[in-house]
Amino acid sequence: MLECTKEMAEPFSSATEVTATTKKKKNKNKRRFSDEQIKSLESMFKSETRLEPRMKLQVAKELSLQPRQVAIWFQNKRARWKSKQLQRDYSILQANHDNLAAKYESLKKERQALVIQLQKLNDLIKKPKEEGQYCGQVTATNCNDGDKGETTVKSDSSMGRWGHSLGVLSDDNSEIKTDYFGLGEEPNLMSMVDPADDSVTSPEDWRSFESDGLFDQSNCGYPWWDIWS
DNA sequence: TGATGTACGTAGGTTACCTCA
DNA sequence: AATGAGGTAACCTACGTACAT
Repeated sequence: MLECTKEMAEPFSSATEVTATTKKKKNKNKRRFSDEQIKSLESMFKSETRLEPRMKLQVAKELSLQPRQVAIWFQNKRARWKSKQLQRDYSILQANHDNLAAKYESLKKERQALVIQLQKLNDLIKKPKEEGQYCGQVTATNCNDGDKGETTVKSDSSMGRWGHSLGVLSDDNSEIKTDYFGLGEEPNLMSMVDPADDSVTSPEDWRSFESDGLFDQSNCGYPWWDIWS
């Protein structure tokens, strides 16, 4: 099967003459295996990372090597392979980490923008009351229509998706409003916002989330901020 | 049946040599 | 020509396993 020429065996023949009892310091004629030998060994390693004793003898014979040389080559090969595998794994983990870090920064900025928008809305809600009216920048369509009582918060362009989400608040939603705004208290959108700490979104807490399902909206079919629509 | 000794294989680390920029 | 870095064959050590006694 494997043809091993004298030329192949020659470069290391002097090395193989070194007996097991010879100290390595005296092994000054160490030679690398030939390309053909390496090729054969690599091929075998690909299919089997460990050699059975019988196979080892056969390979050694075919490649004109000592069985011990074959065994040592496989030992070293396994060690090198494991080392490279660790490097590959590390690279993958590094890439995943960078990806998650980028997502985190993106979400952080998005959250900050939302907090600002909520602050603006909160101010707009408070302002009319202070001025003794409900119609203003935050207009209530039908604000004079107590029966229907459909309160609409008009959104300006800066409101983004919140403008959409805050579209209609009917009086029938008083229960919902109570839940979110507190019993009988005036609406305070900021109460919906977590304290301005990053305890939940800090990297240390990432481990507790499945990143892929972090914002999975498949359950309800619409974004969480659309709870009022 | 459990304890002990021996042989063998492996992983992990190290040494010594070779090659090349 | 000298040299330092990297690759690699060979070795060492510790440990685990199988087997015989």
